[in-house]
Amino acid sequence: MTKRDITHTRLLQHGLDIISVNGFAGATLGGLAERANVSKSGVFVHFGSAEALRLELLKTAADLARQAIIEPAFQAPAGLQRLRRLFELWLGWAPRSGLPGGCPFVSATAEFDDVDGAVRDYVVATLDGFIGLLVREIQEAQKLRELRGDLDAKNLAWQLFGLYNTHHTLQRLMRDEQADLIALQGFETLIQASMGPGK
Amino acid sequence: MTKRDITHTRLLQHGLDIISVNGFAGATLGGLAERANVSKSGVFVHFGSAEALRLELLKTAADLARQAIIEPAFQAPAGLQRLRRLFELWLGWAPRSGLPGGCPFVSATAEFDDVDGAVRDYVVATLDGFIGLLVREIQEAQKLRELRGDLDAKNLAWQLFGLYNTHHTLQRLMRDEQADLIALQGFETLIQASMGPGK
DNA sequence: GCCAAAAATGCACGACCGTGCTATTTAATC
DNA sequence: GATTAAATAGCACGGTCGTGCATTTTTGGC
Repeated sequence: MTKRDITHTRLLQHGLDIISVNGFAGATLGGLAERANVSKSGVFVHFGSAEALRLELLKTAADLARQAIIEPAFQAPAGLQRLRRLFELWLGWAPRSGLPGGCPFVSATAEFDDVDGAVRDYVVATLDGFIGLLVREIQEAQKLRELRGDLDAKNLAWQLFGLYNTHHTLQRLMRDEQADLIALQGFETLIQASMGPGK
Repeated sequence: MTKRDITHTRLLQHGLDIISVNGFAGATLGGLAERANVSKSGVFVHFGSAEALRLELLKTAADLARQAIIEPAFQAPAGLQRLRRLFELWLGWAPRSGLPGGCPFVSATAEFDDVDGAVRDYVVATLDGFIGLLVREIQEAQKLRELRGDLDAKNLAWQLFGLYNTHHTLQRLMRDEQADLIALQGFETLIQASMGPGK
C-alpha cells in the first residue's frame, strides 16, 4: 500500500465525517484539508475537482453501507429472515460504521434530488439497486409462502424505505429515544399485514 | 401595504423557489438578489443576516404548508376522514403551492438535523406540531371507533411521515410515475392494519 | 410639489471557495 | 546512500460568500 493510498484513505474518512454532519455542501476542499492537516492543494491533487471528491465520498459511503448491511444480512437464509435482517442492519448503519452524524444517502437524496449531474445519477442508481435487493428478498419470501403472494413487492420495499427515513428523522432530528422501537414495530406491522391467507 | 412589504414578499417568494430546488445552503444573499433583480445589500437590509433569511424562509414555508394542507383538511369531519384528507393534501403540497422543486422541510430536516441553531429548533418544533396534529386525529378516529383503540397513535403518525418521505423520494429523486399510487396504497394498507376488531 | 423618511444602491472589506502552477519535501529504487 | 519519481506544500488567481457604511433614489404625508 503506497503512501498515496494511505493519505487518500485518510482523506476519505475525514470527508465522510464532514458529510455525515454537514452534508455534501459542507464537504469543501479547504475544510477537508484543515481537518486532515494537509494543504488545500494536497487535497485537490488527490481528487482533481470538488465534484469528483463528492462523488468519491458517495461511493465510499456506498461501500461502507454494503459492508455494514448487505454482507452480514446475506448470512441469514433467503426470504423473510434475510429481509428482517436487512432492515435491522439498515437502521443506524451510519453510526455503527463510525460516522459521527447522519446517513450520507439521506443527505445526498435531499441535496441532489433536483440537481442534475453525476452525483445525482449515482444516488439514483445506488438507491435503485438497494430497493431492488429488498424487492427480490420479498419475492423470495413470497415463493417460500412467508409472505402473501398477491402483494406488491415494490410497494412493500418502499414502505420499508419510508420507515428508514422515519427512523433517521426520529433519531437525529427529534432525538427521540423510541426511534428504534417505532421503526421495528413499524416493520412488524407491515409484515403482519403482508402475511395471512391472501385476499 | 407599504413598499417594504411588497419587496419583502417578493424576496421571500423567490427565496422559496431557491430553497425548493437547491436547499437552504443554496439560498444565499447574492443569489437571491440576482434572481429578484435587487442589489445584494438591498436583500441584506431586508433580513439582517443570512441566518435570519433562512429562518424567515422556513417560517414562510410553514405558512404555505398550513394553507395548503391543514386549512382545507379541517373542513373534513374529524377522525379518519380528516386524517385521510390530511395525508392526501400532504403529498405533493409543495408543487401544488407553486414551488418548483422539493419540500423545504425535507431539505431542512436533512441539512440541519446535526447542526444546532435557530433553524434546527424551528424545524423540530414545526414537525413536532404537525405530528401532534396527526396523533390527535388518529386518537379522535379511535374514539369514533374508526380505528382500533389499542394501537399506538404516535406509531401510526410516524408511519405516515415515512410514507410522505417515500413519496417525496419517488417523485423527485426517482421520478417514478407510481409515486402517488404507492403512497396512497401504503396509507390504505396501514389503515386496514389499524382497523379490524382489535387484538 | 416639497420634504422628511424610507428604501435601495454602490462600494469596500476580509474570508473562503475551486483551481492552477511552481517549488520543495518526502518516499521508493538501485 | 545517491537518484529519480512521487507526493505534498506554497502561492496566486478570479469568484462568491456575508457584512458594513455612505450615498443616492424613491416614497408617502402634508
